[in-house]
Amino acid sequence: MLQQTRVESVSPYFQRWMEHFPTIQKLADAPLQEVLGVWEGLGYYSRARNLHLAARQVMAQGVAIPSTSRELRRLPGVGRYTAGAIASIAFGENVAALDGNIRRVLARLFNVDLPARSPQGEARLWELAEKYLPEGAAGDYNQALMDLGATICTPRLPQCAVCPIKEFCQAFQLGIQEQRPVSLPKQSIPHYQVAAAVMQRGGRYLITQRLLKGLLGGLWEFPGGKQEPNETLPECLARELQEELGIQIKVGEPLNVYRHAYTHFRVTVHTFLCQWQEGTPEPQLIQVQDLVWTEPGELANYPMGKVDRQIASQLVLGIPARDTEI
DNA sequence: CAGCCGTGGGT
DNA sequence: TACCCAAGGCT
Repeated sequence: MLQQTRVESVSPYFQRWMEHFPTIQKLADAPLQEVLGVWEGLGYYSRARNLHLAARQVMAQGVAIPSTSRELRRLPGVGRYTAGAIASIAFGENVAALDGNIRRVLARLFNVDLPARSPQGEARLWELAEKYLPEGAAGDYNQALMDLGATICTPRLPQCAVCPIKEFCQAFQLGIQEQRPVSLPKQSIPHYQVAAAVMQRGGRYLITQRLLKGLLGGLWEFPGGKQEPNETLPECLARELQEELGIQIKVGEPLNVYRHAYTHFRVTVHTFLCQWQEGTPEPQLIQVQDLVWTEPGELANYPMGKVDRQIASQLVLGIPARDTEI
């Protein structure tokens, strides 16, 4: 949960997670749907799918959590950092754990001028993270550097005046602490116009499950997709539902518009009230994992990303129920 | 290996 | 408002 996510964000999710899945066995036995539901809102949903798989792998292999960094790394979702953190903190192994905080602390302490996220920069920082590991106290050392980075050696406005190791900090001595770590040149992110269908049929609404890989994998959504050049939003919606579900629809009145920023792009989502055309083929699983016509009161049972949860919540509050007369 | 993969809070 | 980036891993 803590991968790329702050402790303050994780904390309530962790509490709830441990109530739902108090043992590895319970997690391994749970359906993916429930796992994603408890994870909903935390983002990077492959972490939930991988943790679920890891629990099943542990139960299949002998019921015990691996206790060495080498064995931990064989679990899906556990890379060099996570394996090092667990092995050093929980099992006392003398191994490094380079996270965003330690990366920043070491880049300043040793004035690393290679971009921290470049392959060369990563290699240098891992080397530094291993070089001063105190035998028998690697866990405390790793945690101390993480906490220093989280509280004092912050990305902006680091509190160098109260830093316990400022006399050893090369960047501070040179007065360039805010220019370390060096970051890679940023790339501009695209902005897409997206259309999503609120398909109404006899008091129920159509939601579809995304394929298990990729963005929001395994989560449910109101079907639709990105607008293409020289295409209106209603045309986009009709095309997308034909492609994904093989259905012909009537696009009705526009509903709400939502804006959202993902890691690598932004979207403006335009929702439309839609109808399935009587007498035409039923929805099929063409480019979706699954589909269901659900009542508004049951939407909460289907894990969704933020935008689709907002759309669903709006439905629960109520939109005009006039499907049978159109 | 460079590009993907969410969301929230801080500035 | 817009941008940064966080207890990274996978393909």
